Amino acid sequence: MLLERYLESLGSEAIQEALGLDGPRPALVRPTQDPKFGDFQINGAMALGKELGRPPRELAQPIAEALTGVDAIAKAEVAGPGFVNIHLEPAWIASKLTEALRDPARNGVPTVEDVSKIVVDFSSPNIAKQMHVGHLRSTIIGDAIARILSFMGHDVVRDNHLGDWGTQFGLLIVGMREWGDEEALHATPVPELERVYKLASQRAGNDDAFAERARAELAKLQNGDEENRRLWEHFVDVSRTTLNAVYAELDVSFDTWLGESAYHDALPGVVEELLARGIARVDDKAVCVFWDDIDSAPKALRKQKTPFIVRKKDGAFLYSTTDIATVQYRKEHLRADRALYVVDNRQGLHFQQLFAVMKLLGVDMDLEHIGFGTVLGNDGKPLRTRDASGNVITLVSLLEESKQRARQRIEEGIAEGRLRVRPEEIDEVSRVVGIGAVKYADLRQNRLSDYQFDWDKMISFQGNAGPYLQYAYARCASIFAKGEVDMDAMAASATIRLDAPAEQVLGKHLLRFADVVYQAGTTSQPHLICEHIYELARAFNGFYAECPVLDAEGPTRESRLGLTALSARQIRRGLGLVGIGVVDRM
RNA sequence: GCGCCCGUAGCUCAGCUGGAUAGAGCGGCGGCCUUCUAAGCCGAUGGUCGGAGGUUCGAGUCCUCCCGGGCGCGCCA
Repeated sequence: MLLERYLESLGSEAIQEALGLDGPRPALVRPTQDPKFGDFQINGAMALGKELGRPPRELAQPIAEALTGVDAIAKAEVAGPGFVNIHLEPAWIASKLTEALRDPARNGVPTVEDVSKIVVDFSSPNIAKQMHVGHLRSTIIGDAIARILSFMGHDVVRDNHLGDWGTQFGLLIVGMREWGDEEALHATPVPELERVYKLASQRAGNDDAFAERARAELAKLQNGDEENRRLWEHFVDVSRTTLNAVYAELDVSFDTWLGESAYHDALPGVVEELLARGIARVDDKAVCVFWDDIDSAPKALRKQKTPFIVRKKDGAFLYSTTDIATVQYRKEHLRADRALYVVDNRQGLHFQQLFAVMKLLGVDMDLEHIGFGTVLGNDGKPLRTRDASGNVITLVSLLEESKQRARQRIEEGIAEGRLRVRPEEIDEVSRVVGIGAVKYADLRQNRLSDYQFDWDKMISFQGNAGPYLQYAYARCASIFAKGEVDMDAMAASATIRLDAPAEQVLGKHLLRFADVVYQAGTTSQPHLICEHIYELARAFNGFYAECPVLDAEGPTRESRLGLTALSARQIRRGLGLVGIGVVDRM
């Protein structure tokens, strides 16, 4: 259940009733910061103090009294300047947890009342280039958001908007003729394409004739030249094979792969429409939207005077043009209500402009730029794709390194008799732990902040890191294995009670899950789920240290098994919502 | 020049959109493995929230200015 929403409605009713108001007022329910103030506090009385011209404490008193009879609330008392502190009734919490335990499909998380069709546009790498650490964020943040929204019950379309149609293909076609190595293209296609691209773009920089040839080849490709088309298709093909391997490793999938090329035919129409409707005009032979021309344009855009160019003076289209066509497609063909663009913060201006244009075009869709910070190096400057020794930090090599480090730790642990991994499971556990560590290091941070890339931190196995959470899960699973108790059967019948302090702490964390999922989903902030699961794992580890499960007896044993099962499922589900897996033994 | 973002413990970061005595991890210090996995648990230490004003019952959070850093700004994506 959505706890805060429930308490908010209780509080709001209590305020209206207790104070004899004509309508409901927000109760402003917030979790308390310190357990001595109870579990939640109602701040609404202080806000009302001014409106009603009465001392907040005086208003808080009847509110607290109105709440004291409610099942969920053990005690409601006035404190400080006018807080109403709510202590939840442990028996009530326990009954809610028991309900969640009986609900393996949803873990007590309700589905949304109004379902939206939401396109999540994420990852979107350029074809013919290797993915590097910079691509990690969009890919895993977008994946996590898509997972969360789906779980909430929304109709989600995961779209990989590949960069498969830009100027780089002119360079690649010319470059392959000049320096291409058939054998290398067959054996290691993407690195070969990258090598050739680099040569070609360098050459184009100081050889105008060469650059001109590249432009001509691009034009031929875009006009349907058969040979160039075949070459391009080959580039796309080998790139997708390589990309798929990375996505498989990351357990990321897409519903559609509608790259820029998919919208090529729509681009002239986009420009025509913008011109016909007077939104864009020609300037120096290029077609641009000038914000100064448009009274209804956002103030910030008008002030900034940066035009939105949709056709270059040479007649070529840009990604701005493609993006407009893409929104139109999503609206008309996909019937989407929303689109989320999981793209680096640095493209903020582009999206601000794009969204403003779509509004001028009258496209009724909720468009959001889900920005994220830049990946920085240890020097605090944007990370270059090469490390100090000149090697490319590809995503594949990052993931490999992490898996290897995980394996090393596991082997040490086995040798020291600490870990329980069976020899035949080492590969799988290394994979789940290694990949999970990388994902967690990224996802646990607020996506908006810049990201300082640090091998040791990213592949950390201690403290607030991926393995900590997976370890807590393995402990849960291990209890059931050792006690030879079937988790699902136990979950279907156990009744949870909260007696010991550590049980109550754990129980209160478990109760918050649905709220956290909803908050993460509505604000597109996967780190909220990471934070919650971390705190849950801590609470579980505390419980684990304090409360014997298998050695307990009767209803206590059953209840503790129930708490363990619910913890296990919530950790597994929560990690699953951000794309991280678990293992039973580690 | 114009526009966006950031500055919180030695380091890396949270801080639920204005609530009470600002929280974690790492590092350092001190404890805990004859009891379900020590990748764990417990404790102590660590802060003028960049600075100065302001708004109000109440500010890390909102406003103004200043200092310091990052990013984006006409034909790349």
